[in-house]
Amino acid sequence: MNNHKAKMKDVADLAGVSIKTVSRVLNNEPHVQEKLRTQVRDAVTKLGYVPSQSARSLRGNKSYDINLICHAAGGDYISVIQFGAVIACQKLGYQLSLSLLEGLEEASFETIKSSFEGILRHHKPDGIMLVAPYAGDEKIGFVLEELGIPVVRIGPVELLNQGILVEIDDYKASIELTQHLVKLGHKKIGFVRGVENQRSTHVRYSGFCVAMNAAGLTVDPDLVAEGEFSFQSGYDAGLKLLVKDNRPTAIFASNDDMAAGVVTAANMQGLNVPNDLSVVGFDDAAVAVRMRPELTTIRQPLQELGQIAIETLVDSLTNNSINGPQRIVLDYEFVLRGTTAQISEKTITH
Amino acid sequence: MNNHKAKMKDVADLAGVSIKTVSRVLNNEPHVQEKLRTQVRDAVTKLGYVPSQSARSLRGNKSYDINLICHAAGGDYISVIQFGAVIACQKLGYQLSLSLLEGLEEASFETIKSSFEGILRHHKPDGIMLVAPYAGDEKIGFVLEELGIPVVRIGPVELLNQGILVEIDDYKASIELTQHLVKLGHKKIGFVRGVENQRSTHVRYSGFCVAMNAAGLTVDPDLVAEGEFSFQSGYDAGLKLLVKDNRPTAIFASNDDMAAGVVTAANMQGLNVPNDLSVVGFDDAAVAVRMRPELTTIRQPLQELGQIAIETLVDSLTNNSINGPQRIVLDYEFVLRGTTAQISEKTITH
DNA sequence: GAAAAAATTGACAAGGTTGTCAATTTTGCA
DNA sequence: TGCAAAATTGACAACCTTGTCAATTTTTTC
Repeated sequence: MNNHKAKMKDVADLAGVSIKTVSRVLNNEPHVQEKLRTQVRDAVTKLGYVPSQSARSLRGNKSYDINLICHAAGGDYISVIQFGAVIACQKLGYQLSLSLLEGLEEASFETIKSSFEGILRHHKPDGIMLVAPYAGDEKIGFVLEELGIPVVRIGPVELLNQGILVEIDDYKASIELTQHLVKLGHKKIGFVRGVENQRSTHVRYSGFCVAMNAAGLTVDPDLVAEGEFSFQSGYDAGLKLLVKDNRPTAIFASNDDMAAGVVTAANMQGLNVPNDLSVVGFDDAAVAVRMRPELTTIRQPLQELGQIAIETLVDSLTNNSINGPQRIVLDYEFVLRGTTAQISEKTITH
Repeated sequence: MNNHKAKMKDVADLAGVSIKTVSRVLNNEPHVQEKLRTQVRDAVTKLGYVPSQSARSLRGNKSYDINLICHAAGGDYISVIQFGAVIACQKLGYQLSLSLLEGLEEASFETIKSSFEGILRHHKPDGIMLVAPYAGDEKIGFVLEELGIPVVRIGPVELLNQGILVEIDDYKASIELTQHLVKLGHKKIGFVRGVENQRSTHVRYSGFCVAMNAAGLTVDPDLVAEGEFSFQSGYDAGLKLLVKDNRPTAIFASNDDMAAGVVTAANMQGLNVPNDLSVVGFDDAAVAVRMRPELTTIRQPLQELGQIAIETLVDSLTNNSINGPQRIVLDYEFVLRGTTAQISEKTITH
């Protein structure tokens, strides 16, 4: 085995063609005889040739790199998306890199812009992937458009003029979750909202309201609590809702962390879940199966979201076909576990 | 503002020197007059010049990229380390990229080697960062040594002949945790072990045993359960330990997920934590503050571990000073929360 | 004060790929 | 059959940086 790394010239010599022809074959360009194509491919295999990314980058002004923007409060949700993204990148010959950007939620356009310029200073990715809480930020969208970097965003966010959006139908899922509780006989259903400036908060809540009304039930404002997607905020909200005289018999928490908080709060109040209180969450996060009973929730196909996001982005990069906005909606899954049950007579008459 | 991106030639022209001199200034090489240095730096600033990574990579055969090897079962633990690593990379002008490698725990040398070659096919990082469960794998260490890639590993693993290791003193921390339980009056202390082929399992257990013996207590084999670092395994282990006639009054779980499982199991058995049972974990993972009461545990400075790991690795890359092995030990923190309490008379006499 | 050593500076090539353009061959069509 | 158009192929430049080496100037040493 040669110990020097094969380059295009070596492949060309072995195949008896010019390096340009090798380049053509490697990039699936037209205008090469089938016979030569085979010769080149054989030579590539024989030499174990791998193109130099540096040289490609330098020549083509591409980095073959997708950058995922992280946020301190990422947690569980992002790591699974990231997982799917890595898989897709690996498959497509791209690289997934990470950047950290904090505190841009309330930042000015200029601040955001210079933050991104700082990030992109050394390594310029071919595309950027945005997840909560940045996916929905309009200003960030504008900045990236101005910087001319293709973007894919994940989550229930506004469809901007540019870029790709991958999500599930949060609205429909919330309706399904609510209908589940209604079908179990619950009439007094509480709701725990999420962070105010995130669109999922509103989409999930409105799905809930619509489903309630459709079932002939009213949403009692007293049974709606604010939260911020954290365990602690769910715990607090649960406590607040459950000490009331007319406490709800079921609670819809806008995500799993808060649902876990609600269940814990219920337990502290001496209530049994699901006998005294049914609880549903949203996401199917790690915590959903780290509690007893396990949580009834909506499974977001996070890994798949990450994977499809990258695939779509890379595709748009390669064929540079899509310029306008594009929206992709994946299926969610209703996961029935132990935190929801038929309402008991005792609870009703209480 | 010029709309074409400034390159070295532009800086050289503006500063009135050759491009080589610009290169020297940028790379802090000697043999340049201070006056010219200043001129060059001014020109760089004025033009907003940023070196092309592609060109540097091509010429210097460096990628300015550190690759973090991920595993499906990463979870919470890794994401915080990753967080610290990104911060450090950003600071040092490096990029943190992600790769996915699964099922290499029991793989052969050849399988491991070809997996890594696949990963490194397109993008060759200047260094690799390894965390559990791969950090401790000797075969992986050998493969990377053979491939000639510098490595930094995180966790309580063997010090190999090569590379950098960053960790906390698991042994000492386990002793401290055990002493805490002993001081609270506990004598019958159970232990939940982790995955067999991970060194932390053994280090933590031996710390526990040593501390028990030092306190004049014996480790009852009946009170030692196997686990695998997951919530479910902790739950199962808890159930197994707590149904016994002579159940322990305290349990040391080798990580937080399992500790949470133990607490949940205790609750299912009608036991109150910490009144009837004290529980300690290890890591200070997200779950530690997502339960009630919150978990007494050892805080690993995960973010700092990731940060220092990168800094040390990059330093060794730059000064290519260190060839032999290097070990760095960071301080942990004992975190007293609500799952541990003085043993109650009732419990003792039980 | 002169030779030797060190410092300073720049011209040029190399690193591996792809775009441009021109040369040659094949195909299509009248 | 003959000419235009299309397909095929390769030579060469360009992408931007850094290493090598040589030319020139300054400093050191005896």
